[in-house]
Amino acid sequence: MVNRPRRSVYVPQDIEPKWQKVWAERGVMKARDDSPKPKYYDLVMYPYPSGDLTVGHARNYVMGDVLARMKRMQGFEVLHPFGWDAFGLPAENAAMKRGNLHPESWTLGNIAKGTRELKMMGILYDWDREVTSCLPDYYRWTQWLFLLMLERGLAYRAMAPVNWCPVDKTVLANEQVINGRCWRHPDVEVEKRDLEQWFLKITDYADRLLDDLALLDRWPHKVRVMQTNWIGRSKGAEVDFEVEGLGGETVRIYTTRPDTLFGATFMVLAPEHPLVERITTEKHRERVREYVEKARKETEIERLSTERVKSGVATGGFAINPVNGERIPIWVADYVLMTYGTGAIMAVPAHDERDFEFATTYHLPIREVIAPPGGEQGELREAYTGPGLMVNSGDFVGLDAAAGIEKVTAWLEARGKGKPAVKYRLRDWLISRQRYWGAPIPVVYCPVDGIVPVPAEQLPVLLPKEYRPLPDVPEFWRATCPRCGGEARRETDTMDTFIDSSWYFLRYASPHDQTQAFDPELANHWMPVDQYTGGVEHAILHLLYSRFFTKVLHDAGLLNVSEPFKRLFNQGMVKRFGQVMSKSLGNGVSPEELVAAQGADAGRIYEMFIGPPEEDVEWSDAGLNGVVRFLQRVWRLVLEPESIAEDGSGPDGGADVAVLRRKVAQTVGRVTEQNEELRFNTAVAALMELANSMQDYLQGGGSRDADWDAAVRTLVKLLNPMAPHICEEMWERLGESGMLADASWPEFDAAAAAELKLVLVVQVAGKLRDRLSVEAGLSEADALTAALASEKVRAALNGHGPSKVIYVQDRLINLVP
RNA sequence: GUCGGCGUGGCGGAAUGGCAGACGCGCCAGCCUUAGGAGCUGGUGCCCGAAAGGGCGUGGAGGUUCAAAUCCUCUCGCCGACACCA
Repeated sequence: MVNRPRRSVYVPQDIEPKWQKVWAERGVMKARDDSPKPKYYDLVMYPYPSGDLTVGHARNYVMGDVLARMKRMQGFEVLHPFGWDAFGLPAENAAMKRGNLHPESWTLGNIAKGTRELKMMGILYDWDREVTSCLPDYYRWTQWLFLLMLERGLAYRAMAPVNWCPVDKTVLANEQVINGRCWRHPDVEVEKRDLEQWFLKITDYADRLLDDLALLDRWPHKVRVMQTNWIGRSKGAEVDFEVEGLGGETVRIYTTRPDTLFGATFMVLAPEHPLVERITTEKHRERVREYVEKARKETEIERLSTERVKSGVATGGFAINPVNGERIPIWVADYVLMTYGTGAIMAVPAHDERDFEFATTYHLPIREVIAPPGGEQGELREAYTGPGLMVNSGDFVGLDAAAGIEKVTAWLEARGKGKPAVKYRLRDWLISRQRYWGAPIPVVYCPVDGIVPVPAEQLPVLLPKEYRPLPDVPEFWRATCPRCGGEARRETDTMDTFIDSSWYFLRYASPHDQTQAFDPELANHWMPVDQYTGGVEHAILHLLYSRFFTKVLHDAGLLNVSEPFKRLFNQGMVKRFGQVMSKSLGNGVSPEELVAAQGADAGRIYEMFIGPPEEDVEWSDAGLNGVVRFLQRVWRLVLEPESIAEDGSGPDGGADVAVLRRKVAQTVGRVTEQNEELRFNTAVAALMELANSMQDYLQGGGSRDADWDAAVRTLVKLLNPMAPHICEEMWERLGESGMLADASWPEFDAAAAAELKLVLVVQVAGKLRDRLSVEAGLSEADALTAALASEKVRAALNGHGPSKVIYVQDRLINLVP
C-alpha cells in the first residue's frame, strides 16, 4: 500500500462564511473621513434592484472589489460604497401585476436579496454608507437639488409634444410607442399632445460638457466620441431671407455652409414652422394644410427614417436670397425639423445630399457653386459636399470654399442680413414623468402666485402611502400656497429617475447628513471618483447628466471639481448560451448557485479570468473547473508543499532559486500594474505562472528556505484581492499574525528595476549590433556603437513600467543560447 | 449612410515595434487509482518528416523599419453607436 501524505483539502464552503463574518465585524471596508492616508474613491454604478442579480452583474462588482482590496493593501483610504437606483417603472409594473403589492415593498425586498448575494460573493462595501434613492432620506435631497436648479434658472416649465395613451391616460416613452400604437394596447393609436412639462436647461452647459471631454483622458475613447456626437455642436450662420409680400418680414434659416448661399434654389420650412400659415398662398392652402396635418400625426420614428422618399409641398410663397436678390420658392417638408436650428433651411441641392434628393423628386433647379479641385463641371449625379472653389457666386468667385464661409458670413453681417451661429443637437432634458414611483417635483401651483417652489425646510414632499396615480389622490395634491397661504394644487408629476442617479455619488460622502444633500467639505475630500465602473449603456444619459449636475454644483460653490469621474471603465457583459444572462431568459447563474457549487473565490477568479474585462464573455462551467484546480494547487503549494514535491520530478534546473526570485519579482510588477489597469485576466494568468514556477521549483528539488517562504507569502498577498477568503485562511494557517486585510501590498524594488532596465538595453542593442555587423558589414565595435546610438534602442526604454521591462528582459535573456 | 471598435490555434485569449500563440479550456499519451467527469507527468499552431530538421503562419494586398499581430495606405468581414441635425 502506498503511504501518501494526507492532504487537507480546500473546501471553500467551510471557510468563506467565516471570513465574511470576520470582515463585517471588523469593518474592514469602512472609509474614514479623517484618515491621514491618501483617499481612493472606487465606485461601481449603483444598480436598479430588479431582483435579477446574476453572476453577470456580479462580475462588475468583483472588479470594483478587487481594486478596492488592492488599493487598501497599498495604503489608500478606500471609499467603496454601494446603493440602489430604486425608483422606476419595473416596480410599478410588478405592483400592477400583483394586485396588492406596493412598489416599495417589491423594491426593498429585492434590495435585501441583492445585498445578501453580494456579501456571499465576498464583495466588501462600506454598507454604513448605503444609499437608496426611493427613501425619503434620499429623495428629500433630490427635491432640494431640483429647487437649486430652479433657483439658478436651470429648471423651467414649457409646452412639449408628448406621446399620450388615451386608455392609460399617461405619457409614454418613445420606446413604448410601436408603429404609432400603445405597447400595451396594440389597437389604440397614440396621440400627440402638447403638455406643460418640466425641463432642465442642460443646453446652457453644452459648450462646457463638450469642451471638458478633453480633460477626461482616462475615459474610453468610444464614450467621449458618443458624447461629442450627442452634444453635436455645429458652427455656421443664421441668414435672414425676406418673404415676398409680407411687408419686409423675414424667415431666418440656419446653415453650416454660407459659402453655398448662391446655390440656394429653394427654401424649406418644417411643417410646424410658425410662418407656414402666413406664407402659404390661397391656391396652395388646402394641400399645405393636409400635409402639415399628416406630418403631425406621424411618429418620430417614421418621420426620421432615412429610408423613405422625401416628401413636401410648395407654399406658393417666395423668399428673396439676400446675396443676389433672387426669388426662390418656399416649400414645406418634413425632412426639416422644427427642433433643430431655426426650423427653416435654404436648400442647396448641388451641395447637400438631402436637398439634392428633394430637388430631384420635385424637379427643382440645381445650381453648382462649388467646383471640385481639378474636376470638370458638368451634370451633377449627386450632391458634391467636398472642398473646392466658389463658382457662380458673384464677387466671391474663385475663393476657396472654406474661406468663403467666413467671407460670406462677414458680408451678411455687415449688411444686417445674417450672423455667425452655433447650434447643438443636444436638447433640454425633459424630467417630468406621470408616474407614482419617483421623487415628486416639489412645486405647487397657486392661482395667485403661480408656480411656487416648496420651501426647502418643508421637504421632503412625501409620496402618499397608498399606491395610486398621484392625480387621483386629493390628499396629496391639495396644498396651501407657501407664499400666500391660499389653496393651491401640488405638482403630481414625479422626476425622471436619472435625476436620482445624477448625484448619488456625492451622497456617499456624507450619507447620514440630515441638514444638506452632501457635506461640501467631505464631498471635496472624496471627489472626484478615482475609478468608475459600469455598463456602456450609460455612455450618454447617466454620464452626461452626472457631469451636468457636477458642473451646476461647482458653479453654485458647493463642489471644487467640475468633472465627477476621473477614470471610467465599461465592462463587458456575461453571456450564456449566446445571450446576456438574465433570470427571465432562464440562462442566469445566481451568485447563490455559484457559491454553493464552487465557492466565491473560484467564482471571483473565474469572472476575472474569463476574458478581457471590457469584452462580452461566454460563461462556461468547464472554464470554472480550471480555476478551481488552480486554487487547489495554490492551497497545496502554500500549506503542503511536501505533497507537491513528491508528485514528480520537475524539469532540469527547476530548482534554480534565481529563477524563482525573478519570477516572484516579475509577478509583483505584473499583477500590480495589470490590476491597476483593470486587466484582471492577465493578472490571473501571471499568478498562475507564478504557481507553475513554484511547482517546478519544488519538483526540481528546491529547498523550502527563506526564498521559498518569500515566494509563498508574495503569492498569497497578490492573490488576496481576487480570492480573499482562501488567502485569509492560508495566511492564518501560515501562522501570520494579523489579518491579511492589514498586510501591505508587495513592493516593487525600484533599484532592481533600474538594473533590469540596463540589461534590456544590452539585450536590444546586442540584437541590433548582430544584425548590423552581418547585414551592413560593420565591425563589431562600430555596430555596437551604432546600435547604442540608435533612436529605436533609446526609445525602447522610455516610459515603460517596471513589470514590462522585466517581462521583455525575461524574454530576451532566453534568446541567448 | 456617418462615426467608433475589432479580425491571432479546436475554443477563451497572451504578446513596451524585438522568440507569435503566455495563461486557461479542450484534446492525445502515460502514471496512479476498485472506480472516476478526481489527482499527477508529458505532449498539443499548420504542413512535410520515423526523427533530426525544414517550410508556412496573426482576414487580404501593398508600404515604413535592422525588426510589424502591433505603425501607414487600400480592401474584405464582423460588432457597436448615431442616423434627414441643414
